[in-house]
This record gives sequence, C-alpha cells and structure tokens, in this order.
Amino acid sequence: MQKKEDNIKQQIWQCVASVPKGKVVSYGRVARDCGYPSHARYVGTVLKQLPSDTTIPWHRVINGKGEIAFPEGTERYLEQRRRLENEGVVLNASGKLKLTEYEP
DNA sequence: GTTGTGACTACCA
DNA sequence: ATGGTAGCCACAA
Repeated sequence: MQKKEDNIKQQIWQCVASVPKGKVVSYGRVARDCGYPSHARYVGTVLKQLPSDTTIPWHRVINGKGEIAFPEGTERYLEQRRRLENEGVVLNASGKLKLTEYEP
C-alpha cells in the first residue's frame, strides 16, 4: 500500500513524461503543473533518483534561468546537453535554452 | 524528535 | 546585469 506522499513522485514523473519532445520546462513549472507549487527542489531530487534506463525525459527539465542545472563541464551537464541536442534542442551562445510553454 | 542537504525560486541591494 | 539572502519542503542520518 502506497502512502499519499509517494504520489508526489508519481505525479512529478507523469508531468515530466508529458513534456513534448523538443521543448524544455523549468523545475518550478513542473512542480506547479503537478499541483505542488512549492516543490521545485523536490522535482530535482526525484529526477536524481531516476534509474539510468528510465524512459522519462528528465533532460528536458532545467532551471528557471533557462540553464542546465549543473556546472558547465561536469559529466552530468554534458550528458544532459548531449541528450537535448540529440532531440534537436541546442544551447544558444550564452549557454542557455529557451523555456517553452506547453499545454498539458 | 532534530539537523543538514539540495538537478529551485523570488526578492532585494 | 549580478550576487547574496530567505523561503521552501521531502528526505536521509
């Protein structure tokens, strides 16, 4: 039997999974769309826990400034950028992305 | 029970 | 624009 709190993760997964290919959203945006406006940080925590073979497009989630959440040059940063470029999303000259709106 | 942490944000100097 | 601070809250020790 699952507790209520576990549903938060499930909803976050659901929200991230609903992000269309080629679009990117912020952690805060995901949290709000899930119905948890103050759980932006938790979104990141959940993504961190995802297994490497997950089908969830965690790489489409970035911070509110339009940047990848990791310091540039780290393995994680590079991997996320690689995954994005693989889907046609490319960073601009400032190393940023354009946050896109989408209708759930 | 408390404390520290974090893939965040909004606000302010 | 940039940097610091405060608020936020689930989770692990």
